Amino acid sequence: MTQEVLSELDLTSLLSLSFSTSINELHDRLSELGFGDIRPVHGFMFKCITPNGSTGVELAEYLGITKQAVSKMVDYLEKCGYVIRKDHPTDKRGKIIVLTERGWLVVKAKEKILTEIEQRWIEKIGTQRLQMLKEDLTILVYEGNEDRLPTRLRPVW
Amino acid sequence: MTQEVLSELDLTSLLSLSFSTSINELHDRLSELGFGDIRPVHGFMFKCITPNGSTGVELAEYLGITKQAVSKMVDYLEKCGYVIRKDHPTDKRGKIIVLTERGWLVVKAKEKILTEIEQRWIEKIGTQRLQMLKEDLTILVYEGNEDRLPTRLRPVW
DNA sequence: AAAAAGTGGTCAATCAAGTTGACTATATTT
DNA sequence: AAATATAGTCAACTTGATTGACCACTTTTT
Repeated sequence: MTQEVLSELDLTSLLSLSFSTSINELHDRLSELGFGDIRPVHGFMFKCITPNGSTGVELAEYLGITKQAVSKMVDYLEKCGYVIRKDHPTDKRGKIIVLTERGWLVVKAKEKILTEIEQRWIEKIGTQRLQMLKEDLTILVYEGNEDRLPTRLRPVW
Repeated sequence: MTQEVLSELDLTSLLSLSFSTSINELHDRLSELGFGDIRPVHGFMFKCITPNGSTGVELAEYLGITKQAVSKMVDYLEKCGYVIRKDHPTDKRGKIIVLTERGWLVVKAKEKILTEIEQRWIEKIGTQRLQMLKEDLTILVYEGNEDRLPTRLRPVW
């Protein structure tokens, strides 16, 4: 696929390809660091867990999946050593899911890699253009979801 | 989720959200037109099928999935009336998958809706900024995949 | 020309990640 | 105190992918 082909793409396809380009690079590099058992959805989960932990229901709402699915994902992440369930301080029914030390390692690694990717993009298109890109995407996401917040505004792919 | 929250997001999350914003709107509107049985992946499939049809192996390569998975998807789309399998003109092992009349209807509808979405975005950020956005994304996709084309450059989400 | 290796497509079994429904324990409302 | 709602888990099922086996046909090798 050449640049000519790419430039004929509609914006939606371009967004899809640029997202997968960047998420693929992120997870390739996490794999090299020994975090090969982390999948993209876990990144969004960690976003909701940090910095103070999160309940299962909150995660389900944030990710747009059922609490049962969250429960399975937490089983997996707990088995892999990234999170643990703690008793909720005030609600005896609830648990709060918090990062372990290893969990924090992967979050820090993720941030570092994303910053590096963004830095490389700045080298390609310049600080100003990257700033504009981010502003414009923010506007598009905001305007495109205006009337149906918050249920439809989730990281889904 | 407010615009403030959005503006704190890293570029990767922003790309994810803007892609899902636009793909969600596309499929909501296709549903309203009676094409509720079409899912996002089918759009990328149609891209490869048009205009001259495509073999299963080509589709599998393009989409980055196995030929068995393609075969099942084609079963589904054939059942729904969007495509048909024809004998390959020169290779008696092969089939070519082509769009039916209904298949063309959905492709045309998709293009119309994507153009309208893009038009609305022009109203928000202007022709110039949209043009820059597309150019920049094209550069990012191209540069980000330079050394591993074509296997990693696929519409995946 | 015959034999060997490769390719396009499908069938079957399995896996992964989600779903719905049922249930327990605890909280909240009436 | 009783009724209702909520947080989390277990089990069964669905969906969309996978791997492996296979047939029919094509291409390459000998």
